Order: sequence, then C-alpha cells, then structure tokens
Amino acid sequence: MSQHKPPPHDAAPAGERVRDRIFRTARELFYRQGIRAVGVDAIASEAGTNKMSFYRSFASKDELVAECLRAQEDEYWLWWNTVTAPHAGDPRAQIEALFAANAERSRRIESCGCAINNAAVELRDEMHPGHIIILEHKAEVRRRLRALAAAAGAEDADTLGDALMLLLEGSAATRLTFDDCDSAPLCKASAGARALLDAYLPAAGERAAKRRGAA
Amino acid sequence: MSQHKPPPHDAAPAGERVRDRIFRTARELFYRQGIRAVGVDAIASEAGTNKMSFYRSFASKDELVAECLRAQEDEYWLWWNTVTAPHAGDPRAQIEALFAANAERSRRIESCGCAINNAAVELRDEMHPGHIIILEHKAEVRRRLRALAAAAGAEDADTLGDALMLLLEGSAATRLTFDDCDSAPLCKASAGARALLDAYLPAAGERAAKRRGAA
DNA sequence: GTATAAAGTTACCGATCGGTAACGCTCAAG
DNA sequence: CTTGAGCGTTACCGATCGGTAACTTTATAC
Repeated sequence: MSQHKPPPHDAAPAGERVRDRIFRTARELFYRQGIRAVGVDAIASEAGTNKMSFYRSFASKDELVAECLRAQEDEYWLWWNTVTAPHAGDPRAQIEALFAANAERSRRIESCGCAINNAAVELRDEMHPGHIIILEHKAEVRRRLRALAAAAGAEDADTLGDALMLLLEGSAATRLTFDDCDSAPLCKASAGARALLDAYLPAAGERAAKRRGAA
Repeated sequence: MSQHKPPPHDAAPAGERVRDRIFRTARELFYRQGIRAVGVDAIASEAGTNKMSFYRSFASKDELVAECLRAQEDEYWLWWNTVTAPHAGDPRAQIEALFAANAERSRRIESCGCAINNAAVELRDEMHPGHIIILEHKAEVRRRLRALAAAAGAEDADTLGDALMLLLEGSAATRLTFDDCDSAPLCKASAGARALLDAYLPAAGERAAKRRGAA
C-alpha cells in the first residue's frame, strides 16, 4: 500500500496542488453538468480527494463558483486578445477573427455554450458572489464590441456592436440544443456578422455588392 | 373557522382547480427563479396547498417540468402565429413583425429570457423527460425561420434563417444579464434583422441603399 | 341525505445537500 | 530530530430534497 493513487484523473500538471486539482475539476463539472447539478462531494471525489480537503481550500461552494467565474473571465479576455492581436489596427478584421475563432471553438464537441451565460441562468439570486462577475463581464463584452464597431467607422456603432453581440451570444445559447456541430446555427454566425459589417461600414458597401455579384 | 383561505394568491381564474393553480404557480416560479432552485414544497405552498395535493396531480417534479415545457411551446407557437398572421403572404414583414413583437415582450421587466433555453441549461441530463421537448422546439424554430427566409426569396435562405435565429436567441440569452430594459442589447435585434434581410433579399438592395442614403 | 370525488393535514421515508470536528499520516524545511 | 504544513479519513450535523401513507374534511351530484 505504498501508492494509493495511480493518477486516476486526466492530464494533471506536475506538482499540481490539491487545490488546483479541485479547482480544475470543479470548472469542468460545472461546465458540463451545470453548477447546481454538481455537489461538492462529487467535485472532491472526482478530483481524487474528499470533502474535507475541499473545505480546506475553499470557503464555500458559492465562493468556488465565483472563483471559477473569475477564471473563466480571465481566460476569455486572454482568448479575445490573442485572437485580435494579429489584426491590430484593423477593427473589422478583428471582429471577423473573433467570430471565426468563436465558431471554431463552439463547434467542438465538448462545447456547452458560454459558461458565464449558463451560470447566469443558474444563479438568479442577486446576492450570489458570482452574480456581479457575470454582469460586469457581459457589460465589458458589449463595451468592447461597440468600441470595435466605432473604430471600424460604423455609422451607428452602438447598434452594430449590439447586433454583433446578439449573434455571439446566440451562438453560445443555441449550442446546447443543436448537438450536431457541423450543421448547427452557430456555423452561420460569421456569415451574419459579415453581412452586418457590410451593412454598417460605409466603405464596405461596394465590397459587399462585388462579393454578391461574384456569387 | 369557516373560511381558511382569503384568496392569498394573485388573480386566479374562477373555478380554477388545484391542479391548475399548482401548474400556473410552478411555471411562474420555474421561470423567475429557475427549475432546480424551486422545490415541490415551495410550489405547493405558494399555490396555497401542500405537497400531497401536488403529488395527487403530478406524477413527479420531472413530469411537471416537462408539462410546463410543453405548455411553453404551445404558447410560443400561439404567439408566433398571432404575430405573423396579419402579414400573411409577406414573409419579410412576418419576420420583422416577429422581431418587433419579440423585442416588445423581452423588454418587459418581468422577462427572464427564453424559458426553454433556460431549461436547456438546467436540464443537461438527456434522460430528463423535458430534454426532447427542448430539442424539438428549437429545431422547429429554426425550420420555420429558414422557411420564412426561403419564402422571402433569400439567396441563401438557410444562412439567413440561421443568422436571424442567432439574433433571436441572443436577445433571450442577454436578457438575464442586462436588466435595464430600455438600453439592453436586445433593443437592437430588430435593426440587426433588418440589415440581414437587406443583405440577403435580392430585391431589398436598393431599398436599403435608399434608406441609408436618406439617413 | 347519502355517496363520491377532490382536497387539506400530519407525519414520515431515504437520499442528498452544504458544511464541520477530530484524528492520523506524510513529507519537507529548519 | 523536530516541527508544522498539507492532506487523507471517518464520522457527523442540520437542512432540504423528492416522494409516500393514512386519515380527515369539504364540496358536489344524485
């Protein structure tokens, strides 16, 4: 009985602390099965430990949830910045790159839509520590999309930015109800975004006409 | 001790049976607080009765949830048909009417987005009796939007239909995270839909250009 | 008035929930 | 070698969950 754990859990970074294992496991389970559907017992045992170790690392389940949401937000902006960086100075290209990357990511089988939107559905209590994180994150997404629309020279940047956001959020929202990744509605989000950009960016009119004429 | 109940619950249709009261109360609570957040005890007592009467009318909570989803779907198509009927024969007008009515409804303070999408987030278990209802409902929404796009003469009807669906679903999804009804992103869904229609309906090109020129 | 169905009432079940107490082991730093 | 942090283990708590048994009361129909 020298070694009790024949690393039963998927690829764990070397030297990963118990807290990190719990955290990673919790994010995975919350995302795949829902926050309310996963108890702390399930998280702990799936992470190869037990409830006591859980509560040595986290004050409560609610606090863990909030921390998961913060991590989700950080990763999201990291993703956002990575996707847009190659097109610095070209706001339209940045928007199109966001939609392309979003489609690519959302189409993956493991995708269950937007973790933060899903959390918004499950955490209706405004006193939940994760509530404010959700609101602020979505407000920032909106702000950035509107800013991109303005930078691209849109006549009505706020309308364009909001419409783009609806396409993005719609992509995430429909992900759970259309499991065939290759024919889901979200595959058309990029096309929709392009049409919106053509409609709202003054210099894009002729380009759109040309493309339509060629098709 | 002649009368125990001084009608403590909001406007109840005369002669409403206990089962109907429970059902109406459950739909309301599920929608406002979430399905998993509401127990059968809470439903029963909020409906002015108790758990035993609940289980005399419903086989289980899961079956009640499924029945709520079926009712939600019925009401949705009733709404849809009512909104589109005045514009029979004019698919584009029907689409625009759907977006206008959707915005009007979603902007109401009591709105918590799409009950069926919210259920999809909470009921991840594919064995739940409500799961199939959700999938079929969304598939039908998609089918109808694509059909409307085709009837309107869109070059790529499936893409237009799907893009419109993303706008609609995005409107619902963002409802929970933007509580200011008058400035929420969903207020721009109609404008986005119009731009998409202009882009995909061949005869609409000049109309859009004229509108943009006049603006 | 009586039969019958609908609904209220109390008490209970096993399971699970989030969360805690107390103890023992291991391993690395000093 | 000692100390202490980190972690595993077992047992437990009160609350709530979905669901049921058995009995009583009320209202309706004939």
